[in-house]
Amino acid sequence: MMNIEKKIDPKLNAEVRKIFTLYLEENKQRKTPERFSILEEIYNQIGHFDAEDLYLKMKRKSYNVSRATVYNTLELLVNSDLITKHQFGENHAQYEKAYGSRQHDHLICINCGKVIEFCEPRLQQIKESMSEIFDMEIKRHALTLYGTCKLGCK
Amino acid sequence: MMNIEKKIDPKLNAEVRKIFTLYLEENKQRKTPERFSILEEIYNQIGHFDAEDLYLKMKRKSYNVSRATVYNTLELLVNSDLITKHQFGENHAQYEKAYGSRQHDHLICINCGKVIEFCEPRLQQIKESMSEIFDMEIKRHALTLYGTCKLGCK
DNA sequence: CTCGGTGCAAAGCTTTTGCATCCGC
DNA sequence: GCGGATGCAAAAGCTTTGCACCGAG
Repeated sequence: MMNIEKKIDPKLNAEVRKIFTLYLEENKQRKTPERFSILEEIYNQIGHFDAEDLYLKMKRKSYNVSRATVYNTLELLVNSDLITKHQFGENHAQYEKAYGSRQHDHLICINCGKVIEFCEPRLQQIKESMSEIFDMEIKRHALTLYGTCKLGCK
Repeated sequence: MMNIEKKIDPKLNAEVRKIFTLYLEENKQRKTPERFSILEEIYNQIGHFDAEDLYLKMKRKSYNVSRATVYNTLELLVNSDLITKHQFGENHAQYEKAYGSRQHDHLICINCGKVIEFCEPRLQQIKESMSEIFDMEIKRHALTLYGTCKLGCK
């Protein structure tokens, strides 16, 4: 079985660590070791994950963090724009790294669950139009397309 | 307090009833009175709602349906394209009528929770591009913009 | 008459909370 | 040392399931 873990990238790790540190300081939050282990764990894996995935992975590596801390830290990371949170129509949230990857959206296969990421510059224009029409400042968006692989996908 | 219930529209009711009937027949499902009362209840109200809203509303009107039936019927209605299901970043699903309203997307205020609906023809082009690029048949999409009312909203 | 649908309550799952302890500042 | 953060387990909230009964076909 293929190893889907990315090699640890020390430069990226240092960068996100710095961003998180600044965020915590600006928001008068403590820089606990648990928070940084969670951040590191996230940035050394690829793809989407959920809170339970992450909790179990930390447990397996004997990090001894609790679910409460995982959820708390995920929220901090969302607020510091280091990860994004998705609700792809399931009852539980999925997350993914946000730093160092381009803004993108998702195309999901209804049959096999495959998630494809794509970039779509035209969305920017749509956001600008809506901002103007409704006099709102658009902070972010989520576009998900649902479809089926034409040649089957199982 | 303003009455937000729409007047019952017999023509619309008859149309959706017919669509649902056809769907049930095609899928060899029984045409139970509970399923039709739920459909009617949904089409005689406006705006977004969740399963619990609907369950309580039915109870209040002494329809004597169970949560299980509400959830079961909501799924059938989603599959028959009579309602759409949304996960606006919360942990519980919201639904809305789909028949007789134009395809639209949502703009949500992060502060006050206000939901604005908008139509955006340019999305169609995006869907066509992605369909071509990834060789997938796009069945549906969900676009949600998150922002803040520029003049405040409380 | 059959067997799928229903009501009810209990179970399941993700997420949140309460509380005693711990540790960053 | 103070007060926020943590771990643990219990609770909460939405949704699904098990089971006996009912009723659509």
